[in-house]
Amino acid sequence: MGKSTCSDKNGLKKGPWTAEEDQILIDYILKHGHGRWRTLPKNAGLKRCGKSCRLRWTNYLRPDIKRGKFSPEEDEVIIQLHSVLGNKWSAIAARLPGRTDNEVKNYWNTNIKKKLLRMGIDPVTHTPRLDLLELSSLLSSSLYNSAPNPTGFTGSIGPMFNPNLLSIATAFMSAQNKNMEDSNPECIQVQNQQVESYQGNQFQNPVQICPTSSSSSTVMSHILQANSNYFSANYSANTLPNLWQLDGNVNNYSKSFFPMQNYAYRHESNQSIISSSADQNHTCLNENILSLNPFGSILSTPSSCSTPLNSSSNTYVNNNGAGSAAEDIERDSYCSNMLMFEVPNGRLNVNGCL
DNA sequence: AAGGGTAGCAACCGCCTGTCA
DNA sequence: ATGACAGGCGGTTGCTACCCT
Repeated sequence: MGKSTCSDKNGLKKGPWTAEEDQILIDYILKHGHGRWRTLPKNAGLKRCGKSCRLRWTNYLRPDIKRGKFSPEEDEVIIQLHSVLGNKWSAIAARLPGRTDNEVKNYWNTNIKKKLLRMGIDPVTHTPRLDLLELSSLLSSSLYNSAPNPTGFTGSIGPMFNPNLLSIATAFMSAQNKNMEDSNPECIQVQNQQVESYQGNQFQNPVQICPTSSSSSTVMSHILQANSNYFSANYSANTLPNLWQLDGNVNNYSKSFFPMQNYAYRHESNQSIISSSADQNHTCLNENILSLNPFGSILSTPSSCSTPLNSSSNTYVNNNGAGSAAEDIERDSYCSNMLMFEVPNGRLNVNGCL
């Protein structure tokens, strides 16, 4: 509307407020009340624009501002409200006495968002990370697409796969990512990694992925074979597992798979469960994937994952109980752009072979 | 000890909406 | 109906303290 902004005002101070300016503003507002922000700085003798004064007051100087760390209870409220309201920070802050929208927003961006990502939850949709889940789905669908998927790829229950497959896929993705960084498309370099073959009732006889010369297709072959063994050893058509259930152990988040429609997750510190309904509009991705060539830029990037986490890229394949849950979560947390890859040596057939 | 990287957060920016003359 | 203004909102920027090598 052509309205003048703070930036238009020459001669007005910007940047951090001094204690002196704060005091002037406080004194003025206590005496005259707030409002009429445009004329306030002039009347108060401040070389600031009204907007800056208002923000300083509402976000910092207001006497009812609560300072200090957010409590676990506040965390929960924020997460829960965000799942319903989205980025309506003022609405969320209104439910948190003493907290400002700016503070809630900052806290979300710097803490909760990262925490959810580490837990494998999309912080925008509050659903499981589609990138990782769908990679796993893809892997398993490549394995079993010779027979109809009893649950349907787009159904409420996910495809059948080895509980470790997600981790394996993540490791593969990481290796692939590293490979790309090394500008060597033909050779995947997986350092110190193992894919355990599944035989009988347990993982055993680790299969060493060739650290320097193995092609990505070879890695995929190991992964898919491990999954195939696992599946055939554990499940028949009548005993299909429901992988979309939370097993109740907070340490198993990275190994469990959440229902896409309703799910629960726990606050890291106090174990209380927060439930939420998933956003329905994210199932569309599955339909797109089904029509695409496996592994060919199929993993659309969720809007929520615009930047990669600073993962250590210290990948792993199967820890099978070893290592901490935090490590699991950390290693499972990759952004979808890291999951875009190609299989350079061909495409998977029904058996997962190349 | 120094320098580079990173996280946290205050402050800014531009856009939008509501109100009023 | 229209335009100006006030205030609110969400996204982004930039500073600073802290951490790591």
